[in-house]
Amino acid sequence: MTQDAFSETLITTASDQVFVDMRREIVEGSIEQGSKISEPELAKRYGVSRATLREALNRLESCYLVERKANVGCRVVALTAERLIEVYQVRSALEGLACRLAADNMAPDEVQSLKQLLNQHLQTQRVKEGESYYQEAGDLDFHYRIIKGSKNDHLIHLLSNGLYQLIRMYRVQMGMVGPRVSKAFDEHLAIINAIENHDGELAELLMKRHIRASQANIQTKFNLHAAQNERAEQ
Amino acid sequence: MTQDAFSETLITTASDQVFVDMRREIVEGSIEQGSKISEPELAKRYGVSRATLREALNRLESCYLVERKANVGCRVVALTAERLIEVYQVRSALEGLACRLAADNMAPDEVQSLKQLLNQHLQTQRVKEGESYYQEAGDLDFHYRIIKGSKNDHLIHLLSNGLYQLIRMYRVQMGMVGPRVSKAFDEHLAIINAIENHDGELAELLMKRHIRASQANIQTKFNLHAAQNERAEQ
DNA sequence: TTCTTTAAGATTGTCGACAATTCGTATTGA
DNA sequence: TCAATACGAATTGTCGACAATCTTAAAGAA
Repeated sequence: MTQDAFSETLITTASDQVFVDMRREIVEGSIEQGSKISEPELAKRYGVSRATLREALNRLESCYLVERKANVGCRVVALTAERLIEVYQVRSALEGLACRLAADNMAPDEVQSLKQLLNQHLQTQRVKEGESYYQEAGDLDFHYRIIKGSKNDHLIHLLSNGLYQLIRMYRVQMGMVGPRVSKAFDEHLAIINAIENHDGELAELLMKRHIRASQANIQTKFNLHAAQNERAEQ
Repeated sequence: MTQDAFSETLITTASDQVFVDMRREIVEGSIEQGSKISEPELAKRYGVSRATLREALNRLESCYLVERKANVGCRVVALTAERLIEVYQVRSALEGLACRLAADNMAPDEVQSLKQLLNQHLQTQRVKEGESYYQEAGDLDFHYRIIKGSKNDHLIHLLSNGLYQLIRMYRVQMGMVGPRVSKAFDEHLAIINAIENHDGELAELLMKRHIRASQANIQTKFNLHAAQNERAEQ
């Protein structure tokens, strides 16, 4: 029994393993967005029976990475502009809430530890300029810690097991290593300060604004991406 | 192929049917909250194989009505005071968002139809005082229409396939037929007016307040319920 | 007695095969 | 040439049986 990094999923059964593996492949694009999933084919590829694979597919559906139709089958979600907007509207509302709750419920040592993490990120970034570490894993870590700081288990589950994989999928496949790094750092700092001051209202507002900026950033990349694809199709 | 009333679930397969049936039994309390679910027993009861039942269990887990542990099994969620608070915090944020979006995106005829529905409810309620129709199905219908009015498919799915069954479970099992009917009606009216005026900010605020009042109401019943159970155990 | 160990029973996880449905193709008719 | 239909291949849904794991309870040691 081992543990998965991104959602703290305990891996005990074979279907757990297939679930985590497929999730990574979908998020990273090894399994192409919008593509049809053949149960017999994938079962053979992962070396498990169809029952086990179907169990994994069910859980991928729960976190919005695949869509099923009865008697027709499964396909990977398509990354559309509309869906991006929808998901970010929901994310903004939920993480805003998480931030407000965290201002009340986060333990002092959790806050200190998060501030420390931010400093660490800043230095790492200054030393190895251009590395994408902060932007990808670091940003996720920051958000994840605040989400956990809300102490609302339902909310935590909704975000980390539900929305975040889809958000990661957009970020990874759009190649998010943009120039928003230092700006995002300042925003993160302001948010953690508001939380430290137990100013939930401000923390919520700042987080919503931060997420809106992030959305705009991804949307730009998305349009660029879409334009490239159009050109490629001609 | 038929259709389910509460979440517009298309019922095509056997597991669909089991899912909808079990969901109703759990929400209504026929299958007791917190109880362990035996796969062989329930499979026999519904006249399906374990594979079919497990498919249904997976989907019940997706809407938070059962919880699974690997190699241990499934139990129905326990209705605790803590969970009630958590769920309502999330509900407030999400339906607040839905309301704000609905102020922009709801079609004029949808708004008119909803106003008409409200009037109809008012009259039904006045004529048959004491009937619980409005409180249960009517209230749900009102909220559901606004959620759909947001035109955000992800949000719609999150609420109607995810949270609402759990909320219904609390309401039904706490016996929500209280005296909040006429007050809720006024609040509903204010909300739909704000939506009609495209005042998303106000609509969001009013909805959040409305949900907070509803939460307080349920919480009161819950404590009453808990006190009764304590007395019964002595 | 209390704690640990062990074995039996029951439950869940996984598998391969069969049944039901859908999809692509070819054939037929206008 | 096009539309509709019917057939066959492939895919999904469902089943019953076996393997792996957990739980319970009894037996033994401290």
